[in-house]
Amino acid sequence: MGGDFLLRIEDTDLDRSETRYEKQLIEDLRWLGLDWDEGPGDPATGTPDKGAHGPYRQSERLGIYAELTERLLAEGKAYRCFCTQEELEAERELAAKEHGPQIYSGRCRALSQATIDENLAAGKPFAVRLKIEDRPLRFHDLVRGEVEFAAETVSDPILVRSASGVSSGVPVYNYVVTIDDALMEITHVIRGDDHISNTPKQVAIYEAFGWPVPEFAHLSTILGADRERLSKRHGATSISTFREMGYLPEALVNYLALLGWGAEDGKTETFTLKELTKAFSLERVTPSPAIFDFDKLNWLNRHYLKLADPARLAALSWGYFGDRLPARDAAPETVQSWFDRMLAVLVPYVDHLDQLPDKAAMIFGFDVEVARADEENATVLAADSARIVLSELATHARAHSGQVTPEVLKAWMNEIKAATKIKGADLFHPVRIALTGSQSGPMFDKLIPLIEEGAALGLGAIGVRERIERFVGV
RNA sequence: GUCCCCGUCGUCUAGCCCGGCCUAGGACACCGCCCUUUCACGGCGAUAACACGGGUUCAAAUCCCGUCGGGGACGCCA
Repeated sequence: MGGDFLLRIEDTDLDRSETRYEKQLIEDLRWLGLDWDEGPGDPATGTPDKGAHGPYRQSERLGIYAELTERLLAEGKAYRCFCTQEELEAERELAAKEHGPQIYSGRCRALSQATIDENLAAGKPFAVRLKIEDRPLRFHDLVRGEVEFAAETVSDPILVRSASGVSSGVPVYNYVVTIDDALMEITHVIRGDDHISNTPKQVAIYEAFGWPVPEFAHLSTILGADRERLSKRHGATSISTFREMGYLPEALVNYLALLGWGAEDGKTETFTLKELTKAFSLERVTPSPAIFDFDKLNWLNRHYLKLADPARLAALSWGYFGDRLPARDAAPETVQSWFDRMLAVLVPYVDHLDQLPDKAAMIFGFDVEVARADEENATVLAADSARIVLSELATHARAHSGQVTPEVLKAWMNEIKAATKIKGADLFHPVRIALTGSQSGPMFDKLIPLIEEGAALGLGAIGVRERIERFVGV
């Protein structure tokens, strides 16, 4: 797909819009690698808008909306509605009782000029509504085909909120997006399918102004594992949460593209952003809702973790260790290089980067009590063979001085095997638990040097011999 | 309640528009085997789906109708 990408800030809700939301949104888009061709500038730094369709904040476009509303009113395509909240509420209740459609009756449509003037003079607050013409409202949807709503099922939409006095209030979202989409020459309106029922109203607005109706594409909802709409309960809901968890943006983008879309060959699943912009097509988007699957996201993230540049991973990962490590730019070169090698060993064991400190506990942060408390470890340790293996191990460790290399450990284990006839998992598991506190993990010849080096660097890591001593209790 | 959208393996999907090539393809997860003196990674393999009922047709996952199920909208929120 090609085209221009304009960023517009929709901040017509006075109460809900705050600059920090705008900042967050922009930060999220940047992180995902989505860059726009046109968009708002930053008043704080004096950066001007970029593009010829500005301003890009709806709060800065109020004058445009007001002018267009006057035009609609003058042409009789919109009207003032003096109904109060209570009156509208009563209408709705009545409709519900009679099993009819819950739409506005349109009773202010036919107010006489005299009544209108009277109300205006009395300072009665009014909203502006669009007059829905009595003909079917149709639009073309790239993912669903032709969609049609009968006029009698569509309520006269509020365009501008009421306000007391002469000045009209703030226009509503459905109205201003339509205006902005038209004025900004948006050709494709792509959004969630919860907007489908807003669309006929927007089509009516395009028609009232005599503007061409754009293409629509309504994407299906993303559901949680319980088939409910994705929400806080399901874990991560905001882009920044995924970032904080240590997901790579390319993994998220790739996964999201796969939710509701399949490549033309029906097989390819991994795409870079660049490949996606070429391969993606709205026509191939599926209309049915999709359930968000963390397993598959994790698989993709592991895939991109393997491909990622080590220096980039180091920069991304360092922060997860908090005060267990010195600040990265203050850390000695020896520590940085040790960290890099540790990452190379550990990253294949995680789904996302925030799991790293937990995995790194086997290298630094070793704790005998925690290791013993683990239920599965305790089961392994309870076996007679495990006791024998550990006591033999301790004997070797006591007799040894200096650093323990993988070769030394290997020799010990071979001797234990020969002396006790204990082998395989029965031999390996107790040793691994005593050394790392875990039954699984990288090969010893990768792990041991990292442990010994970590201990030598004074990062709170305990060396191999001391681990054995503490564990067996000399 | 009214209107709208949706319904292929547990999950994401290919196929559906242009019926036969579909004894329904791929991926994730699960399970098994191999590799590993452990576990994971990796490699190999297996299980697993056209919501249901009618109709059209020589032939239907594909076209038509109905039923059921799920979701959304019904706001002077976005």
